[in-house]
Amino acid sequence: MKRKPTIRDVAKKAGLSLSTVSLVLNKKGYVSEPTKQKILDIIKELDYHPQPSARGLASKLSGNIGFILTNEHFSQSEPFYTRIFLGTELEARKHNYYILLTTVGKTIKQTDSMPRFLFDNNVDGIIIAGKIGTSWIEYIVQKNIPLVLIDFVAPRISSITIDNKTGAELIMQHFVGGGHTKIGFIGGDIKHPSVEERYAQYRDSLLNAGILPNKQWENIGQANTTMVDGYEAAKKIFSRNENTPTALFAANDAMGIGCMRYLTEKGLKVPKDVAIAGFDNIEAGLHVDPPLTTINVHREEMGSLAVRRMVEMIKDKSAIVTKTVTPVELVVRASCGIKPD
Amino acid sequence: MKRKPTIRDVAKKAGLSLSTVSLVLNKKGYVSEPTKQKILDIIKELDYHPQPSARGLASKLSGNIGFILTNEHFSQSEPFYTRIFLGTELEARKHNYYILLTTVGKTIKQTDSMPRFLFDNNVDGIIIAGKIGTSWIEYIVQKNIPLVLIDFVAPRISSITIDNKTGAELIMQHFVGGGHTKIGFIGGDIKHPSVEERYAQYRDSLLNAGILPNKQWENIGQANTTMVDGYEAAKKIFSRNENTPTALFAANDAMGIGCMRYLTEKGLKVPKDVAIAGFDNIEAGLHVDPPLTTINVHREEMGSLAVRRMVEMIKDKSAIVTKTVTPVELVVRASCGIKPD
DNA sequence: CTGTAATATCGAAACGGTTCGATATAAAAG
DNA sequence: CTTTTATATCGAACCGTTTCGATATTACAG
Repeated sequence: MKRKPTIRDVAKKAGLSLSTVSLVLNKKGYVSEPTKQKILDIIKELDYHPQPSARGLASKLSGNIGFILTNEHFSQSEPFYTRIFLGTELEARKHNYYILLTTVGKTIKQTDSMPRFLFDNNVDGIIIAGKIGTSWIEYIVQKNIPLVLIDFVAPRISSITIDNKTGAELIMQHFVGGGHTKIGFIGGDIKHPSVEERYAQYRDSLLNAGILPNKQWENIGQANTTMVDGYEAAKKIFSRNENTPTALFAANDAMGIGCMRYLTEKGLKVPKDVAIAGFDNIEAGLHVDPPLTTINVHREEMGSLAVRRMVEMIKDKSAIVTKTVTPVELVVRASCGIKPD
Repeated sequence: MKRKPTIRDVAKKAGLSLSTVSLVLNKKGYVSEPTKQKILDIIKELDYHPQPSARGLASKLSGNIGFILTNEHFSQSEPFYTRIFLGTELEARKHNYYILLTTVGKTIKQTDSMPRFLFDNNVDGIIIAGKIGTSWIEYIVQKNIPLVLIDFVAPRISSITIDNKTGAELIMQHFVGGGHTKIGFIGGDIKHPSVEERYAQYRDSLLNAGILPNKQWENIGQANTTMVDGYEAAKKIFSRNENTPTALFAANDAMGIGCMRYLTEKGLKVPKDVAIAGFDNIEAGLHVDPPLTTINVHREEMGSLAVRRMVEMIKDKSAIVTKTVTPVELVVRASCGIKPD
């Protein structure tokens, strides 16, 4: 059985030195066009692939990017964050990086087993998706590892976020344009920046439409944002009040679906009695009855943007902090009973 | 800023040679107890962590395990397979391995970008979860990379599977014990070994109970096993027949929930008019109304078993092929309207 | 005692790349 | 025509481990 070809085999076959081959491999320094082509041909012919560990040892880079998700997010918001992960993975392939996906608790605890790549020095950068305790962020920053956040922000850290303001505005315009004035908000964890922004815009839009917000129709107390939380929130709003809203803006689709479930059980018709809109455009929203009006979020793209940014930061350690906001679109479906303008 | 300590630093501080430290690190060869303890102490004191790439280069092992999912499984059956992944990740940490998660198309296509670890030689073994084209399996076997399958089987390949036979039997006993004789089966992709086994046992159990299977109540045509497929399957069975079943055994929870959705829409009551049971015990089954009776599958454990097996195979290349079957339990909830015996 | 086996430690050679400084040639500038 | 600068290639050191064979010591059987 033949052993794997090494860079030496390539160099020998090309009648050139190791260093020249290495330069071609890394697109560095000066190599004449014909030489480069010759080397490339031989690489293909021998089916040569540089060995990551040898590379890592010599270059002091691992070729890995760590991807951290909290336990909660991993289990609760699977459809949302796994999509983001998928985006990072695909993009990472293009740049010849590997993604090391791992989950952690919300905050650092000595007792937990930490992602090993943190002290193994086995990642060149870390991407964190979703809300996470600042202890983690501080820990990583202090270790001097490049960091990019997705759907979360922190001072002086590059991030990829969603244009929540526009998204919430689109939903509210849709509701108001459809004649609704009694609009409630189902929030969940208001301390999550994304939820916070959606909520802020909800109130802004109400005021802009000349409508006074009604605290009774807002639910921003829950700690989480799952379907069950949505169910419970709708229950609170509809069981405690005489005067109930005719439209509900849920901070994400999971909660929107939860609301719908509660209302249907209670015998109310969606959208006839109550219109519902969500946020995120997860698959499940398509399969409920009626299908859920929502805001499309470019999850894969967020992942790939994060990787691109990360690759830049790895190459240029002094790279500036950037805050990238990704666009959203209104997706009108039957759950609001309103035709698009 | 201090640079990371190396094995040399440890050796120097201990007044010993590199090799001795290395032996301790790898629990190999002979090292006296006091020496070992001394080295261990110094390692802790210096917070020394061996560098994976140096290790990989010298040992010709990468310290990585590849985890492959097909695109379809990744997006369709998230809650099921991400749990398995989680199990592998946690177990891998214990054994000092990293998991490289990646997705691929069902069959190998030259045009697709392949998981890079395959030709980079950057994994010591590969775990595949779910049904996948044999082209992938052949490719990996021919590359001589240790392979473990989860929830799928192939000749001469170690696998971790579910005790589908017992699971299906439990469901059927539950139905029959509750007085049902008109029991339908919602299958989806019958070519998936797990679905096939559940279906086979469904028929067996019927016969054992002296009931003649009714082809009209079986749906095993669909290509997939999503909620939508369940919905469509129920529709076929209930719209085409006069004589309809009083109980439905869905090959997984997603389809079971889909069935429930259809029946509810049609105005039938679950479990009063039709009892429904699923398989897998996914989260969502808890949150539908009524909650879904199902079979619990130990997903995390399947993942960790696969990793343990893989680690053994990596250490002992001549390890035997093993087929591990994991147990299941009946989880009785309201969707069948039957009290547990 | 002597010879062999088990235990303990070490030195040095890999492992397969990257990178820095040196050297050689060609092109551009003074 | 010399001097500088850009281009092209190379040799050798180095990255941080593992591992093999050598050596030294101790234990034990004959």
